[in-house]
Amino acid sequence: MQDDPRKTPEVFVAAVIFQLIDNELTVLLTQRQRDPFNGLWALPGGLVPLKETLLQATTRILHEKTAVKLNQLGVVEQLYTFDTFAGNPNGPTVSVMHLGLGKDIVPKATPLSRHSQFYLLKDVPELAFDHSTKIDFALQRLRSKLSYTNAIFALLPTLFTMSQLQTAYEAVLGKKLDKRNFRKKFISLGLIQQTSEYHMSGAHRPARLYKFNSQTLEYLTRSFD
Amino acid sequence: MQDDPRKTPEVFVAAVIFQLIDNELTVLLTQRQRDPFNGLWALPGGLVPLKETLLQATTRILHEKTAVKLNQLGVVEQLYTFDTFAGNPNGPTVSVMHLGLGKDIVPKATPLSRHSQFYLLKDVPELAFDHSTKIDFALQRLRSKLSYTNAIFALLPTLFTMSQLQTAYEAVLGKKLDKRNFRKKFISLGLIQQTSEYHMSGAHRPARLYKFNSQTLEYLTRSFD
DNA sequence: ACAAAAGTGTTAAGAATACACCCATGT
DNA sequence: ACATGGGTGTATTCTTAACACTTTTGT
Repeated sequence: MQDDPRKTPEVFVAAVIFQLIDNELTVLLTQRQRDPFNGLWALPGGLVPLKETLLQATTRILHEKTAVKLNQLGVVEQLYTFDTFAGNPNGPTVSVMHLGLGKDIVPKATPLSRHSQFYLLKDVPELAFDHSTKIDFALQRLRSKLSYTNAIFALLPTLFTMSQLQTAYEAVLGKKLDKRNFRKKFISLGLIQQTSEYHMSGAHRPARLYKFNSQTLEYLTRSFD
Repeated sequence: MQDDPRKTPEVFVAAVIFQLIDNELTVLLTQRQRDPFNGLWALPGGLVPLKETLLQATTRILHEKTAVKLNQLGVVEQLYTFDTFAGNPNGPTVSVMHLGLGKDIVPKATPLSRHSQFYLLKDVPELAFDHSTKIDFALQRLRSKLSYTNAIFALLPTLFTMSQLQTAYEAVLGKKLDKRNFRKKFISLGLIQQTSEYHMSGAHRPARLYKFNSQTLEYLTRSFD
């Protein structure tokens, strides 16, 4: 570490991956297997080698540490580039973070990580570096993203009920919404369409299933919320 | 360049600095003094050394190349981190770009640049790398920023008329706005206040001067445009 | 008196909010 | 028959959009 041949800071990537589990927002964490912070939980990330782009490195490292494939996510976007991890003894670093949204993701332990799993936001344990701050930052971004894009599609199944949609919004925004107004407004945005199918679940009226017109990120003209 | 001791891509910074000149939006460019693209115009930027943060490096390099001080700008924010400059023969690089807004900025030639000057957006010459794309990207960001913050303050003098304010919006958004609706709406946002002063200029009624309540970035609850 | 930009108000359409009851099903 | 979540409409307020004439000054 002395006699460092580098001329420029080391470049890291990391990712904040969200998904819904039981209508609650969760974030993907992995348990570190090396110092610094050996044994602590952290966002999946690592050093970018010379021959990869940022997105390639993020994809590879995410897979190596959590067995999650970046391209199975519905939305991936660059979040922010942070300076020096607090507490990193190896001098300055630059960390390019991405934000990802997905569903039905099952992380696994890998040779490079002890465990990987999604944690409810409210149950996130003590994290390495200042990754808690980064998760908050990502959540803020996600919240604003929901207001001017259809990004919520990435968190929902292909067919979903209005209640699921509303609950997803509530989970991300962290507040309750009015059922009638929500439906009226969301339908008027023209992002979704009815299907002829129904979801039967339990002792109550079956719920109509809807689907998004587009499974890629679209920008709204009128903003939501 | 062969036998490269680096393990991770080189980190560059660059900045897209906008200001208004004669009610038109302009961008700060500098003429390159080295290969690649020796002699072509480009956004001011350079390599980040080991001992500086991204913002420190941006500040220093901007000053070295254009004599502009980053901290004399009203708004500075990270724009995006781009992979590899197209055409850079030195292998992969990462370029962290910032967006800056200012007024009354006078760039100068320096030992590290032939010239530096603000160009009207429509007169931007052929640029090194793909810096044209980056300017477009920055302009998009600026446009959306105007809709949910008071960022326009950074482009205007401390005291300004409603016409100046509206013209500034029009210059950035690239479209005409209705005078009465603009004033009504902007005043209702509560960002500015009247002063008791007037701006006299030419053969017409003097214009009342206004000022911003805050000279730092504020986020609106209601969005503009 | 004229030219030039500053300043001002109303109406109509659309969007947001608040709010309570009936419906279809399983047990 | 009851418990459960699904589904629906109206009235009020606020916001947006369209639109034209008078005011004040300098020459």
